[in-house]
Amino acid sequence: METRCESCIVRQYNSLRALSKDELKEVSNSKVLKSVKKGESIFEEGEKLDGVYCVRDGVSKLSKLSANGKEHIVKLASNGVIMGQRSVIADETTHLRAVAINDMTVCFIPKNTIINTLNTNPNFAVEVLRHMAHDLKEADNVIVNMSQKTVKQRLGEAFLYLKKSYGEDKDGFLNLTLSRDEYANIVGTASESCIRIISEFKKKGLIKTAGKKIGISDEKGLLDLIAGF
Amino acid sequence: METRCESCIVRQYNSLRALSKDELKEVSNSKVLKSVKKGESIFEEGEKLDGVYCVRDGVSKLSKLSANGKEHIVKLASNGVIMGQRSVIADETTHLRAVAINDMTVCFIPKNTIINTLNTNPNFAVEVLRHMAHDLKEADNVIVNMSQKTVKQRLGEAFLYLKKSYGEDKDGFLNLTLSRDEYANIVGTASESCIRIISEFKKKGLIKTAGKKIGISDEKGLLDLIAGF
DNA sequence: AAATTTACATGACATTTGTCAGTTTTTGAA
DNA sequence: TTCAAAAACTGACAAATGTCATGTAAATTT
Repeated sequence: METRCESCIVRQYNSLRALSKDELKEVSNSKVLKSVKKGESIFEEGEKLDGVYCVRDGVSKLSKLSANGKEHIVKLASNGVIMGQRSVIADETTHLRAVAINDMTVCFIPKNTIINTLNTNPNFAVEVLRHMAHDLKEADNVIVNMSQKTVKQRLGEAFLYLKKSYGEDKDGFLNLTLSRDEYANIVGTASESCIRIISEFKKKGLIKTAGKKIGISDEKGLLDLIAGF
Repeated sequence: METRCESCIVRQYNSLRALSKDELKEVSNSKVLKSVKKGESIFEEGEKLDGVYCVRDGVSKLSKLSANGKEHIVKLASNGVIMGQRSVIADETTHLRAVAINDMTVCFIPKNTIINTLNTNPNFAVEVLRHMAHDLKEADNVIVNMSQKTVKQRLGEAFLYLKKSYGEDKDGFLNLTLSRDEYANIVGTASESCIRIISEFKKKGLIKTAGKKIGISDEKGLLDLIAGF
């Protein structure tokens, strides 16, 4: 498998694209390719990271455990997303846990490489800033959604988000298959409530299911529901 | 009034402290001091900013309007907080609206000054990154709180947060006085629910009120409530 | 000071969501 | 293939929260 960063297509999606040829070579030399099986954790909440993880393939959920033991999935990371960047930059322990949703390959890039480049290449720093600024905006949007939309609306949005981000297969089912529990942990509800709403959506012809798989049948209808009709 | 950034104490709290003497002088020369009356807006949601606002005095609420017309207060900005940074860096319109909660003085720093410094001084860029990394972590925590804590718990947290951030007067009332409606918009609930919970807290001896003013009477009790007892 | 507006407060009720208890289905290992 | 475990599902009920209606207090204007 080709593992030189210089020829890695994934890099185009993240802040590493601001690196010079030489810097990229350094990253490439210091990185370690790892494969992670579905369900395995890449790092735990509260862990001190020695570097960041660049997702090459597969999808990871970044989640946080609350006091009462419930998991909340804050975001999904796939192709090109760099995980652990926040912790490494702030020099803090992670506040999220990363677990593979399906089989993954990730590149571990040591902390020093990142920090050195940040301190010497303003372009890279600004590029990272832009990404983080975007994430921050997204986070604020999620906060408002959590506070002002119903569980139904949030779940509808989740389906559309998955379709947009990961696409659907030839039969119209979402490429990324999540468990009902994972859906519940994304929209912030109990799995029973989540399951009930899925049944209701199915009855209304908004979605279709086949085992764990979910497909969007009536995108317009879902959009109306999200808008509050 | 002293308006040189070089001698502004507020600067110590934000990323401007990473600037060199010369850079600071440039910021100082390009900035404009503005005073904002309680209730006035500093910028609106969706506006394109020509610069950032550094809060010198007073408190501003940063909020977002949802589709159904409800306001959600995402964060409060006081002493030393730089508002609009995210939008300027990402070169996007603002996603939040900033309104003065009490009389304020803010310094407007033009976009160019910020961008130039970002591109030439990696220390500054990294410092901004650290701040943004911190904000992002906070935002993630809020998301999990919104999804897993009750309105009562969130309101209790809000009171403690205000005490910690802005202190209390000699009679034990919070220095920063918010309306019931503003509290509701922070914790993400209806103002009626908010008022009801305030009454309940008062009955239980957790807090005391005097008109709009609110004071914490039993911090331990509030903490227990937040923890779920 | 009177009038008007705004914020605060409370009751009654509907809706949403969570919890518990149990059944069925699916999945994965032996 | 069979069995055990996990995930999906359903019903019944309780708790949390939102909404509407209405009244009262406080602040602001005239």
